[in-house]
Amino acid sequence: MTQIAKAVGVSSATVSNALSGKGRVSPKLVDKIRATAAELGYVPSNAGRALRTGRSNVLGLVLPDISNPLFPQIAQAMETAASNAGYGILIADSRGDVSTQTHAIARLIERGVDGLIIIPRRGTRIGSVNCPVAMVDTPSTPGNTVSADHWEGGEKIARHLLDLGHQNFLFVGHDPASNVQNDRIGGMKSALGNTNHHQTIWVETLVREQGDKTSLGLIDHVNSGVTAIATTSDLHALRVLTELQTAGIKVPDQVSVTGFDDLIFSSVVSPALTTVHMNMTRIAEIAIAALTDEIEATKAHTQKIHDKNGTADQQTVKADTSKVSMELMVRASSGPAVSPATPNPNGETL
Amino acid sequence: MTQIAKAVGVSSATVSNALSGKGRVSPKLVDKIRATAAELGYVPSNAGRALRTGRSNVLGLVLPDISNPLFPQIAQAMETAASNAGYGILIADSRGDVSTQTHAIARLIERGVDGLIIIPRRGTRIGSVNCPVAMVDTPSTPGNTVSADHWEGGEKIARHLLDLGHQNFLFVGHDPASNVQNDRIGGMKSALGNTNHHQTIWVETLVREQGDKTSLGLIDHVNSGVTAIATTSDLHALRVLTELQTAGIKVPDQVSVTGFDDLIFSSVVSPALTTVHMNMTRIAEIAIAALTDEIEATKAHTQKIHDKNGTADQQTVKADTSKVSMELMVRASSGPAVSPATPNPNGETL
DNA sequence: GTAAAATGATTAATCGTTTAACCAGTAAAA
DNA sequence: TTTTACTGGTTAAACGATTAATCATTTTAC
Repeated sequence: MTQIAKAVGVSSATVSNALSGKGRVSPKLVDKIRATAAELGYVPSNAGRALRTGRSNVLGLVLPDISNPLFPQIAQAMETAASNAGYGILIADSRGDVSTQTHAIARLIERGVDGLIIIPRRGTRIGSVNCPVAMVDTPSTPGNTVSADHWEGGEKIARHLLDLGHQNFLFVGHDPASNVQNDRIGGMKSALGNTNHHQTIWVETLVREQGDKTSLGLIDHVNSGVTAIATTSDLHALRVLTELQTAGIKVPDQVSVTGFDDLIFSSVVSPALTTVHMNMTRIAEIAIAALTDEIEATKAHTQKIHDKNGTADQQTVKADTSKVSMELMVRASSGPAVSPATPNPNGETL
Repeated sequence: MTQIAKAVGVSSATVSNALSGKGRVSPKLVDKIRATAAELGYVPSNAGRALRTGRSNVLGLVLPDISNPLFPQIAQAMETAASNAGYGILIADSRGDVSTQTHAIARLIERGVDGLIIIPRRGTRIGSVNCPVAMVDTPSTPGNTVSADHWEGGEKIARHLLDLGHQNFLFVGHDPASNVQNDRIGGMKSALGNTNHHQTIWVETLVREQGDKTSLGLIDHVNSGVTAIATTSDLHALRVLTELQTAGIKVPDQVSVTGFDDLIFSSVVSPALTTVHMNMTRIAEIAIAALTDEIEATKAHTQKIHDKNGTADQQTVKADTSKVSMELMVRASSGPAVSPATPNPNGETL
């Protein structure tokens, strides 16, 4: 910037004003400065700016479980939204461990992030941090900034199966401690009403008790009359689908299978999975907007107070819209229910 | 830091020296400074440090296709390795588009990253950038810093199938323009020798010609004697597996199916996929080490020269080890070959 | 006993940007 | 003509850390 100033013959303050458009600089001079800046290949120093303004224009993205297959979608959406708002995304992985997560957050803070986006898992408590935090979990979680309306997603998929004539359901979830999973299953149950039969199994519980390679015991359930298996994740839907297919049970002819999240593989398997799609792009935009708004506000506030200890009680950022509708993706894995009276046409008895 | 200096009654330079351990400070004073630093909750300002030292301690991770299902593994491994080396990871997504990628790289540079890790896709050319670049692609790519030994992975999986008695192979790749895919298939072919029959189909070509939902036409291949279908990705293996199962072809009884990458779902489908696992942790460690070494070297070099234009010819960073062995994961989707003489027991003729 | 060397700390400059405060002109208003 | 207001710019002080240069002391060496 000093170089530009020297080249044009003005002070560096004028260059700054010209480039930022803040002060009063004559139009001709602005053009001249812009031109020489481009000519000299000027790249603003983020460090200098960050030092002066106290803001790094970087947000931290904290994922308790980075191996989550939904992560690519999340990261992509967040990166795009942040980039559009002039922010970069610094990632932190806490591998599901709480202490590692605390550590990861601390590292991000030390790096000077202006805000945090946290995708919590289970009952993660966010320790008090002195920067704005957007939390993306599920609408029923206290402090949730924005997320997909998992409950509504559950309702949609259950109604779809009801419309197909199903009356006997099996829900497959991963982990009863997850807010998201509970909302999804809650939504499904609420759509079912009292007249339909349903049970729930949790994969993690089975795996913990019977090992990684455990069968989900789906054949018994099918033989006992279940015609629709609704899972809380495409990953489980895939497990269910292949387990059924291996057992010779036809999907969707004998049993319908549904997933959640519309993961990358959902549309390429046979039969393609009926699932619920999450508008991650919109969720990311809302989260980032809420965060940047708060950052701006904090800045203005700090200018007057100039004492950060006074604002330590802030929890998570609020957004205008806190839930984003999910979209039902009807594909080949769901079909009309076979009459419960009809015995299993395959005669498979295990 | 000034506060600490004032509190202890020394100059801020002494505080800096005490905390960094660089200058000469008496042990007692070091202890005292450390104590007051902790007491005051001192967090070093990255901006200040970055401004003075010219290094941000942040690396950029560029992924041309962030929706790649391998991304979680990559991101996690890179983040951990970088974190251990004292660096943060700023992500950039270029959504497969070349111009977007150039833009993304420029953004990272502007943010002041000290180095770049680039996972290229297809024949991506890295434009000259004035910071160290580590490229993770495949050993046969010029400029590759480190990657999995995809060729060897192909050999391993082909030998595994050969050991099971297979003689008629179908290779399923995504895209003939990918270096990684070509190496994988190249390795498989080289292990086969001349006595075994093989063909290759490319999914992207089929999708482009016949639409997204196209069948891979596997049944024809199976009927014509193929007993082993080896894919270059678990995603394709999954597609193959479910397409076969839907058609009533038993895996692995009639046909063996193998994948690549050991993606998250590979072990939970039925039958679990035989695949090749990539030691991403090690790859990340090597890449980050090569990058940080170069950063250190550049720093030392710059101190003397102090003219960055002179070092513009550097391409990508070199590592001691440029390929990391892949591990064969034998699971349930591969089994002994049925005799090619035996007609298809299912009698399925399409 | 004096020169040389090591010790432990300080000074002050520097990185690049922003911004409040100030100033010299010129134009409009009284 | 004097006062007021605006215009287009400059000055200089931050922001927080690092580090070369310097300076008293004290220790060691010959």
